[in-house]
Amino acid sequence: MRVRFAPSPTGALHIGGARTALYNWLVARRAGGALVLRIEDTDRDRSTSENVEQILDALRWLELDWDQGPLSQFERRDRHAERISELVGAGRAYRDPATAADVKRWKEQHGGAGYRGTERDEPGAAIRLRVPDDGETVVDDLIRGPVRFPNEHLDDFVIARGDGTPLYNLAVAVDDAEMGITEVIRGDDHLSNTPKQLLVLEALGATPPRYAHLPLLHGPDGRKLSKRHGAASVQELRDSGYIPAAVRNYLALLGWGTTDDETILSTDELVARFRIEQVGKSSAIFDERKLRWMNGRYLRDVGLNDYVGLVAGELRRSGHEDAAADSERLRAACEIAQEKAQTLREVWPLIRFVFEPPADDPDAWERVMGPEAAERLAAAAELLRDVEPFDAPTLERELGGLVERLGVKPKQLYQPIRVAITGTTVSPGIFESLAVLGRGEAMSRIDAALARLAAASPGR
RNA sequence: GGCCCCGUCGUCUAGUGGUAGGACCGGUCUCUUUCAAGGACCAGGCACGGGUUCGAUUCCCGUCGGGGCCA
Repeated sequence: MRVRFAPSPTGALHIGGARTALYNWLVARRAGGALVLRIEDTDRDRSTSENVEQILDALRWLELDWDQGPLSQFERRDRHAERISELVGAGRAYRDPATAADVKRWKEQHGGAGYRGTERDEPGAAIRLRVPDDGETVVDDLIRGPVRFPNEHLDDFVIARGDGTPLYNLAVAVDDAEMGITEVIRGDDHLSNTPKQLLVLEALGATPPRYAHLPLLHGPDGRKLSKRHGAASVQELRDSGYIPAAVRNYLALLGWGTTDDETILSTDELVARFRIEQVGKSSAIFDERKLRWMNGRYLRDVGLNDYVGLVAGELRRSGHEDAAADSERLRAACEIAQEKAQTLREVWPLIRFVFEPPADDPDAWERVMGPEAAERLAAAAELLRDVEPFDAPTLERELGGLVERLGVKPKQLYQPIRVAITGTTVSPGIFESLAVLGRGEAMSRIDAALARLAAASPGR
């Protein structure tokens, strides 16, 4: 089995393309076959190396490797030209100078039937494939079953421009044949191109591959997925703080389901269970909320060492190199934040207080730091000065005792401490947070808060 | 305009000739030092109309709706 993944290099790898890549990969890996990566474009102008590099980046990030490629279709132009002249020589294709307007006029006169031209070897004449008048071309799709296209509706389509440039349907068919591709898995938007490729293959005398056309992906508004819908490309997914394993799991389940009701499936499990024939026929909507949930599940599951690595990578990407390099504190910070973040991007706001002074959040201060807060904070400060050791279990025990002695609700003591040391009302657990800061830093932040409170109400 | 594809909770899906299960989201409760996470429970769906059949979500046709390709 030889599977090919053939993206068009017109930009970043979008999510639909990523899913197609994943399905190709799963099929190849499951069968132990080869995965060929081919860059599909006959026009060099569109195929910039920058675009290709973006696609390769995305595939590497997703950890979808390939066995051969990337091969550029453009580089194979000589082969395409050769096969075109063979087809013309054999009478399977012919030169026809008809313009688009000519074809339109012809079709109007023939009641919507497929265009049939007449051979006229003039300079600049395009080359068209001869399509049979009768019968039908059947795409035996692995997902949809047989899809029938009556030949009478198919045009004698152009396979090469007047200047000899091969066109897409010709180039793809030639490449598939010459590379011995056996499975073609691609988006639904190619379904109506398939009979043309089949016709070329037949004229070439080649055995066609098996085809599977995946339903397209849409945005939450039901329209074609685009940048308007937030993260629409693999790059954006990475920048939003998603991790590859979660993305693979989510994408695999977007358009395909299993008989058992498992949702969290490792990549090995996906390989073991995936059947292209089971992929759904209807288009799916990309809903980032479920991806967020799933990403959170994966994030909570990874070991601390790996988690620290992931967070460090995210911090470097988002311009917090100093924090990323401070490995000891980063590790401690990650330990207390891991349970709370659904994406890597959400980690920094939670652990920022470990690396930087308390945030300035007037709302938080307003809500929590009343006059009673000052008394409780002062009591806490006194206690904290001598607690030994300054670790989470001890702090929990001692502060718990203080809560009882003061006769207040836990949060009436803990929230002021939280605002004092982090500046915000939302943070990781208070005992862990204190322990990570250490006695010295925690005390100086609390003292600073007390001073600020005293300044705000001089009467007391 | 021509050709083609698709239609199960809001979303992703499982499933069957005897009216539907899971996940996300939402709601309630619980846990709780904040926010999350966790646990429990609830709500919510077979697009519509005809057939075939004892019986259709399931099979067939049509309508409507969504989408794609070409022009």
